[in-house]
Amino acid sequence: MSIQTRRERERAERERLIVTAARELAEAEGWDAVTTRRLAAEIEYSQPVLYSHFKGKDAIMAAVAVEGCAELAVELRAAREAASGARARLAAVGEAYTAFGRRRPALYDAMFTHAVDLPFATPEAPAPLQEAFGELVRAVEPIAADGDDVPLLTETFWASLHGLITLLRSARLPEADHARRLDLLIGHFTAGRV
Amino acid sequence: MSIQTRRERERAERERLIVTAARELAEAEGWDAVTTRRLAAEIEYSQPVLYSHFKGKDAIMAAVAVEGCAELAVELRAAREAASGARARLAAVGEAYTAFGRRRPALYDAMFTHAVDLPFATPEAPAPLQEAFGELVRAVEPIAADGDDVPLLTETFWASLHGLITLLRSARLPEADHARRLDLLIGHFTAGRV
DNA sequence: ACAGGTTGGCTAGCGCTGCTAGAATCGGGA
DNA sequence: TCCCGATTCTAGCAGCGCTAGCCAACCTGT
Repeated sequence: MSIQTRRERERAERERLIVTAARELAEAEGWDAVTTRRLAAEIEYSQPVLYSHFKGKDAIMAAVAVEGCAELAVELRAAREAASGARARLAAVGEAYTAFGRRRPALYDAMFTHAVDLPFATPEAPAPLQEAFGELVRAVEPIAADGDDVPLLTETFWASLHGLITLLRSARLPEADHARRLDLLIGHFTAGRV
Repeated sequence: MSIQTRRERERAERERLIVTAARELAEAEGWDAVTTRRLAAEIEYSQPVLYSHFKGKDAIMAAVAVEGCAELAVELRAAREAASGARARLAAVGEAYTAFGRRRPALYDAMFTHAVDLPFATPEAPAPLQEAFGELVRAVEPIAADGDDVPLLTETFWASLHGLITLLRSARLPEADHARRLDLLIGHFTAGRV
């Protein structure tokens, strides 16, 4: 029993090591630099070890994505709690969301851009994903009109933020006016509210 | 002179052949299936021929993207002209845009998702890109408030549509409620207008 | 303390990718 | 007809994700 648990603990630690190394490498040099060989070297094990923990590279990215969602949720919550008033809160959360996407582009891509087989909009979605979405819901709920489907409205708001970030980051939207675009978006979503 | 022009014409035709083959292959089997070997086989030339026309695979994708923008512009224009009233037109254009993204996912990715070094938000952007954006501008302009920066508002609206499509297509938003989300978006962008 | 068996990591390699150097071949001009 | 230049092909490089099969280290039971 003790030996078994020690082994399981060591395995779990190494799994954390893999995810952390993948994330740090991706944030430092982009996902293109995260090859299985490079990652194996980083954790000082051979390549096949990765495959005893994860089904493949995509699964490693998915694990990084889940970690990222947990952090995003924390940052969104902090932003919401720091502001007061329905509109200011939505603006703060929108700001925090886009700031996250720009500050941690590799992490953001793993979470929301890269094709991944994480269950998203279902009850089976990993808890951190639901928490992050829940933070958005809490920010959107106060500005919903009577009869609005709040989750659906949140999804729409989220998609708008996501579009702003991805187009901005791929240089399809000029960097300069990001804040003004975000303002316009918040304005239209909070039209007629405090 | 005659020989020279014939050669240039043949070269141009082959370049069209490459772009068309790349596009068809991508639409049929996705961009992962578009390898330089496969593409070379498709056009019945050897691999290096591709590199005498384009700098690399990304440049081929960029050429496909430009072609896609021209088509998108046509479809947006048709949608706008078929509808009447500011709000209905914006809705029709939004509908057409998202329908395009869902009907031609590979094309859409080349245009707006894949990292590409096409100049976008500058005067040097290829004409088809500017036309497609121009169509969006024409749809947004009537619902702009006094003092609104119309191009900026268009960019914001575009980003929202883009976010809806990408999250939908990556299964991060459930397929079912797409139309309702689009409705919500149009509603918020046209609040208080006809 | 030692043999047996199992667990687990490593070496080596497969088939693929984008891309390119240099050989070979084809076509037009003297 | 011969030659020269442009053009196309063959062959190969380095690197990718992933895996089969060998080998060693470790725990277990005597």
